[in-house]
Amino acid sequence: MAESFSIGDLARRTGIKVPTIRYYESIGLMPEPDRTAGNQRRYGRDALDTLNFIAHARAFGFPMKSVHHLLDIAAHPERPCEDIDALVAERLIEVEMRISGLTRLRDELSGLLAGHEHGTVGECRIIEAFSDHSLCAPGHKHDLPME
Amino acid sequence: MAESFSIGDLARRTGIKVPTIRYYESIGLMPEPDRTAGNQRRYGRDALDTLNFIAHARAFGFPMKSVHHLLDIAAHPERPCEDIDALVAERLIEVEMRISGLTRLRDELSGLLAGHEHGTVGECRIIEAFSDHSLCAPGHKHDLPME
DNA sequence: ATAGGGCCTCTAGTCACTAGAGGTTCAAGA
DNA sequence: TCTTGAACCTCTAGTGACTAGAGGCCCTAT
Ligand SMILES: [Zn+2]
Ligand SMILES: [Zn+2]
Ligand SMILES: [Zn+2]
Ligand SMILES: [Zn+2]
Repeated sequence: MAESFSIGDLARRTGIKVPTIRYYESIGLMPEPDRTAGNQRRYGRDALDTLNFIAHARAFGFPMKSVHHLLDIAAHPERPCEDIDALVAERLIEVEMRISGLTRLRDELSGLLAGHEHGTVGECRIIEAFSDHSLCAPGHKHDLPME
Repeated sequence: MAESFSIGDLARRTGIKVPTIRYYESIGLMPEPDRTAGNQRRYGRDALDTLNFIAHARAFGFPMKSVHHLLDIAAHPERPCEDIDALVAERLIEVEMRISGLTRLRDELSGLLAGHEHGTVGECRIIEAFSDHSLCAPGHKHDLPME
C-alpha cells in the first residue's frame, strides 16, 4: 500500500511549518489532501514533492504568484518551457536591482560612520545628515523603490 | 503669526502620503497636532522637520522601531550621541548581509539561465533544479533568512 | 451662497505567514 | 483494551507599514 504522511511528517521532511502548509492549501497552492475518518490530513509522495518544489522556489525568492505559475507549468511536462526562462530572468533582474540599490545604501551608511566622532546629539553629523539631505551625501538623493 | 500647514501641505512638501501621515500619528511617531474649529489638523514647521527626518531615516532603510529610537535621540540635543553609531552600524551589517545573500542568489539564478535550452517542461533543467536541490548547484543549500 | 476639493473617521485589504484558543483524534505503551 | 499526551482540527486575530474605500463634514474661492 502507498505511503501516507501526516501534515507533521511533511513539515519535518520539508522544513515548512504545519500552519504554513495549511495556509498553502487555503490559497490553492497545494491540493486538498484526503482525510482520515477523524478528519486529519493524509498526504502521498506527490504532495511531498510539490511542497519541496514550493520551498525551493521560495528559497530562490519567487513571490507566491510566480510559485503558482511555476507549479502550473511544471504540471504539464509536454508543453514548451519557455515561460520558465522569462520568470527566472525577471527574478534575476529584480535581484540585480536590489543589489545595486543596497550597494549604494551600504556606501552611504559607511560614509556616515566614517565621518563620525562621538559628542553630543546637538553636534552630531549623523543626526544632521538625517535632518538635511544636502549634508548626508553631496548631490545625493534616495530613490530606492523601498529597500 | 506662525506658519500653519494642513496635512495635505505636509504631504506635498515631504512626499509622504496623507494617510501615511495619519498612520504615523496613530502609532505615536508624530505628535498630535492642533486642530481647527472644524477638527482638521494644522501643523507647524517642527512637524514638517520631523516628517522629513522620518522620511530620510526610512530612505536609509531603518525600520520603524529604529526611527522611533532615532527621533527620541534627536529630541535631546544635550545628550551624548553614541547610540546613533550603534544603530547605523547595525543597519550597515544588515545591509551587507543582505547584499551577500542576494549576490549568491544572483549567481544561482544566472547559473540556471546559462545552462538552459528551450524544450519541453519534462526535459527542462530549470524545473529539474527546482525539484531537486542536488541539481540546482553542487553541494548547495539555501539559507537566506528570507530575502 | 454654493461648488468642489480637501479633510475627517473607521473599516478592511495587502503579503506571507504566525500565534493562540478551544476542542478532537491518533498511536504507543501498560 | 485502555489511557495518556502529542499531534491534529478550525477559527480568529496579529504582524509591518502602509493603502484603499465608504460615507460624511469643512474650507475657501468665486
Ligand atoms: Zn554623533
Ligand atoms: Zn539623503
Ligand atoms: Zn527549460
Ligand atoms: Zn537548491
